[in-house]
Amino acid sequence: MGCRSCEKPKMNYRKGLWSPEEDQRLRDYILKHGLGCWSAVPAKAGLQRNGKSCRLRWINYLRPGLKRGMFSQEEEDVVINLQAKLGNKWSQIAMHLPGRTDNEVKNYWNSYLKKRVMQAQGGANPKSPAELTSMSTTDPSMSVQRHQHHHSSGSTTTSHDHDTNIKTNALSAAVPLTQQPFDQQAQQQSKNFVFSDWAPAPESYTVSAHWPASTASSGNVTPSHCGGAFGDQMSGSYGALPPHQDHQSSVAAAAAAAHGAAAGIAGSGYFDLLNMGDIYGGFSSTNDDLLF
DNA sequence: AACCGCAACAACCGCAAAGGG
DNA sequence: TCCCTTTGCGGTTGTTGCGGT
Repeated sequence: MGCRSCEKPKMNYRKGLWSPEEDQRLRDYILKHGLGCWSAVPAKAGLQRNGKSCRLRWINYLRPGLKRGMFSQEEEDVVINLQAKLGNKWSQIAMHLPGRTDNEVKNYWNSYLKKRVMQAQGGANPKSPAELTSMSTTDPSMSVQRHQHHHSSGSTTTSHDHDTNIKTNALSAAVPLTQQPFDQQAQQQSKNFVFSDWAPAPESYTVSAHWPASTASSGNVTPSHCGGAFGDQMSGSYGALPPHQDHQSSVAAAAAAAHGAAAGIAGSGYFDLLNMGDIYGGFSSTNDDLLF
């Protein structure tokens, strides 16, 4: 695991929020060279950050395949159930939530779900996870009160979006996502599956418990030199962009299209993360000499 | 209009595990 | 086997924006 060839110049690392320029540098570097030794990334990408910070930024914000925006009812239920079952094993919980990072799950739990669960348990009869789940999908008051301030900063959804989500979530609670009518799915997914601003938003995204075990969690984007290809972490089925994708999806697609380095990510309207993996795998297999 | 409190999210910190020399 | 470095994870803190007063 050690990477002694990575020179580590002593420097005062920048802290705090990332600027768009820094994001761009990191994104460009990883698109060009693939994932490698994080400690070497800042110097090579021209960033005054430490490797750890770069890694976090990539995993939690820049990595393709990330969902942004509201947690769906299903996701919420998964978090509640798994938290009850596993405890605060956020990385493991995140594995069951495609496109969510452990940090996101953790934040969501700490800022919202925990209170709700405690509130529920504070009642006469502490509720089992199953009861909590059922409560979460059936109690309108619980849904309506949630997230009155949600996504106040740097986020892609608004309280209006949230209202929409509440409505669609009520529907999705009754009908499995995959069985919903196309329009309904598209509407819901176009709200919930908002990718990073540079990656296209998929329309058809397989939500299942079979997301690769090494996928959703932050840490599992294995550096190529450690035997894994980036694409291994990014599987899932994607279809054409919806005919009525929301503004954000359009922007995302446009951004991706503008981002030629993403080599075929956009343009066709299809986005297959396995192919994405091929892309990254290709980077790693051919550019290891650049990494080290 | 200014201030304050709260909520949500981003990012940092510290520790432990993993792996190479 | 030990040491050192990197990575991964979870807890915590910092920042930002909104709503209420």
